Amino acid sequence: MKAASTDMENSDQAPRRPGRRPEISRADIIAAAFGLLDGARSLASLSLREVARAAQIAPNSFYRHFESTEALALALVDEAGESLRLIVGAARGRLSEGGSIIRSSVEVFLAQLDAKDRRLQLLLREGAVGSAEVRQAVERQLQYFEHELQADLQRIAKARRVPVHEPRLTARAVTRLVFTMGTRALDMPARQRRQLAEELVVMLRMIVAGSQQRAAELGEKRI
Amino acid sequence: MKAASTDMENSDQAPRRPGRRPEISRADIIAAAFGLLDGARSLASLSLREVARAAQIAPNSFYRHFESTEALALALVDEAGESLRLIVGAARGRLSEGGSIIRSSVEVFLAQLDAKDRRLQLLLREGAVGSAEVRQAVERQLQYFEHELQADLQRIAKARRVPVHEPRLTARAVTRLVFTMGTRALDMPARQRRQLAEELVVMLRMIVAGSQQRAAELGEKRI
DNA sequence: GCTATTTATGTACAGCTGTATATTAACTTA
DNA sequence: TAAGTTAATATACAGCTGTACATAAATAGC
Repeated sequence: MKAASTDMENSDQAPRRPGRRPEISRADIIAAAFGLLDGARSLASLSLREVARAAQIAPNSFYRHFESTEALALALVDEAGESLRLIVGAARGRLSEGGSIIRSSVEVFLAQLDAKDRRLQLLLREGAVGSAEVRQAVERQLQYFEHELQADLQRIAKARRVPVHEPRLTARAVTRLVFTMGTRALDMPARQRRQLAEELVVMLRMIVAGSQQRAAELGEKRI
Repeated sequence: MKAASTDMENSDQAPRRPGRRPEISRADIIAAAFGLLDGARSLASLSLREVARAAQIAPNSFYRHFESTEALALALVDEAGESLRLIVGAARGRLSEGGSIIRSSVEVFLAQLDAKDRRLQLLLREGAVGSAEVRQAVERQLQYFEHELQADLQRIAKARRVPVHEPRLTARAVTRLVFTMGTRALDMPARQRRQLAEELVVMLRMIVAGSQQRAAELGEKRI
């Protein structure tokens, strides 16, 4: 259980150690694993041998890079988080060009799904299944999304001089709804997806409207 | 693929057919399968042999009752739907004794979770994983919950002479949020669950408030 | 050159899986 | 009783699984 010192695979400054140099990297195995995850396959169903086969590795070699398939699963979830950061960035971009934060977020999210980004699909799926550790890892990634959304909501509210009730819970409700409905979208043809996107926008607007309305009711001072 | 004619196992009117009488029923196998589904195990991970072992059956005997493990999975989802009908009934009971529909629903839902009802847990999980057919079956069960909630929302709105915006989508947003947050609750100790319940109530109130507020904005006539 | 070190492979084994085939057990009807 | 019918079992096989153990290949430093 020593700390991984081979994070960068071709780093210049890496003090080359003796011994045969690796022919494959953790990243290669991760990529191979993603290739196996079609539509509705759970991480838990990935067998060590199957991944090794896909990565063109002898089964035993797998252990050089991961302690177990569980460790691989966690790495995959982390990698999948990258997809979220992409979405947040893209949504911010659209937002600055004008338009509502809700519509931007939904559109970028579903566009990423349409791009058949398996990393996003993985996050959508593994929140409910898999070991407790995997679920916690997914949870952490979702919270990142949640926090960013909360920050944006508050920034906009401040700019428009409008109150927000429980911004944390508002952001959470929006996030969770986007993710659940996104899961449903996975099974749909493009046409139904567009309809779902419209419905989702309506639902999210209700949440935001409710948040503002309750803030007004409770006499929260505008920020 | 003949229609199952052994639905009732000890029916009086059943025209006894020749042949050895069954020592085990579909229901027994379903019960055994539920016994195997602990915390975070997916239906897909159940092996035919494992179920047969739990039901004290020879592996081959399984086929007498189910065409495949997929068929068993679908039967389990249907059985799990019963748990939902229980919740709807109980929530209606509490509602008639006074109190808000939102709080009643959340409390009953989480109480059922606390009762460690594996049927409910199964529904929460299998919506995201498993074959397309299983996901569709889960979807049908969720829609039942959604429809009932929509009917209640509209009934209450009418009684209180308050408008509702897009009742179908309102009910859907509430339902999905309850289910996602319920999934999260599975991992929590009792204390955190109670907090989550409170947060969930706040979120749902925002949805309902937003629904009414937008209805007012759009000038929908009160029903 | 030699040695130590690291990576990757080859072989092997026990345990699990789904299911094909044949057989036994229990029952109704004639 | 004998025949027909249904349910359950026993045996067997090929294929998959994780991993223990031993070995080969490639590199760095001496």
